[in-house]
Amino acid sequence: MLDPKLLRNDLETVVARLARKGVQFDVTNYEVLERRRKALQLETESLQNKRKDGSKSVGLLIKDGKKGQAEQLKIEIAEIGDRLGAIETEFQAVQSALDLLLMEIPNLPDASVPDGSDEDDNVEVSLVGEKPSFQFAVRDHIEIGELFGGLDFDRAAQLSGSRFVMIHGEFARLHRALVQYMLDLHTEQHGYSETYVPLLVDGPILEGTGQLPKFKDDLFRIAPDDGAGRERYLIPTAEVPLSNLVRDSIVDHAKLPLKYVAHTPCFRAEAGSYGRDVRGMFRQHQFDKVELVWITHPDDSWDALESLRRHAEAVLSGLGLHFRIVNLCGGDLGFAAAKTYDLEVWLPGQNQFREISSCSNCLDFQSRRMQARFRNENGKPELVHTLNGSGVAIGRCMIAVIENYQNEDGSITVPEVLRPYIKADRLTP
RNA sequence: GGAGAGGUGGCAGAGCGGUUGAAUGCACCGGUCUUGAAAACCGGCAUAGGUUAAUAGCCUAUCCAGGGUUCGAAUCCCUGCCUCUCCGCCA
Repeated sequence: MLDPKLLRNDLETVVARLARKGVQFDVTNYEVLERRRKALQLETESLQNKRKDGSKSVGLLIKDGKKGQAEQLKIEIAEIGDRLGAIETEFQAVQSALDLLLMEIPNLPDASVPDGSDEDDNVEVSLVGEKPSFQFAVRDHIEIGELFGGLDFDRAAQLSGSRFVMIHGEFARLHRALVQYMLDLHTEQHGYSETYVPLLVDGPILEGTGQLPKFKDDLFRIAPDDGAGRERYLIPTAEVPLSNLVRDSIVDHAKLPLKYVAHTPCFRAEAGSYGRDVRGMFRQHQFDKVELVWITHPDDSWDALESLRRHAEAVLSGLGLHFRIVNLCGGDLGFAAAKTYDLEVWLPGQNQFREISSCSNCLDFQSRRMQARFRNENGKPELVHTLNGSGVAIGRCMIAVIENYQNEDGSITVPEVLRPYIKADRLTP
């Protein structure tokens, strides 16, 4: 959530910066609501003040034995109460309309974010490694999966519908090895604390990180079958439970930054992605991911973003994969992000770079929603900054390994760093 | 699943219808003392919103959340959520 004061004091700037994200802000609607809010709040508070003073006087009159005067005053205050009731109802309605409006405004892009409307306008900031060359016709992960009997989309579809997969044998082992490799890397080399988190969370938790109220359609909602139990949501990313670790709390500044890593399945309804990447396991309703989250002092979040990005890069570099880093343009930026680097890995089967990690600085956008604060040097609570990044998506990483390390006979050379986990240097169909 | 207890400031813990935003202790900040530190003593110390140039003043709200009773609610009533203890069941 943006600082409401920023909208009141500098609406023009907000509008201009939102435009860079491709968002047309409805100024008139906002101004009408804000004006009514102000008027109603002033009146509400002044009536409350009168009632409060009056009630105190009643107490004093009774103490002095002036019963008659007290009764008279009671009647007057009751009238104030009636008026107050009506106005308060209206005030609350306006306030919640304003709150909803505010909750649906995305974060403002940082000045270093390039202009642009979609992914074609993203700016490449670096390129790592080299495009592998093959002396034979490359197979994509689906074909290789068939050779191994490792990826069963048909069976998964029978159980759960499209965009699910069952992974078998060597492939399942590779999948697990990737998880372990990444968790070990981040905990042992990068200083993250490993965390196990709930996969089902309440609505307000998703409001904290920004998936709700605006992106309800992208989530899977779940409730006990008796219809009475409370509904929860499957997490679309571990960012949700990890960032919310600090919600409604005040962290000592000496403890910052907090760095968490978690491996979880992620669940996405992917509304609006119909027709995209329908084949293969690139875009699934359920996929695993190792997620990195930072909670920082506001002064440190930009440095943290660079570190976070390097940690995600290290995963791919360690695997010897070819990838590039792009600075997302305004129009491609997510709801909560002020700036995002995407890591795009080279997929020989698709002959293109595809997103495998997304690292974002959300500044105080999420922490304001979560009321996540730290006690600053002067002893005053202040909002923390939050960052999150994939380190990295397991399914997509598995595709990258399979396709980049394929051999002509269909076998897969196991990257050096995975050998301790797989206990083999080659997987053969 | 059954029975009971409870949710108050950064923490611990009083208060149980009236100038209570809330005693007290701890923690924290400033000062006195000291060569320095500790101890002791003195003082300060909630958050959010509004108004405002103001992180000055003033106003409002907040004692788990939401309703209700009342002139007035941390205190009384109802509902929900959560925590703890005991029993049962269980990976």
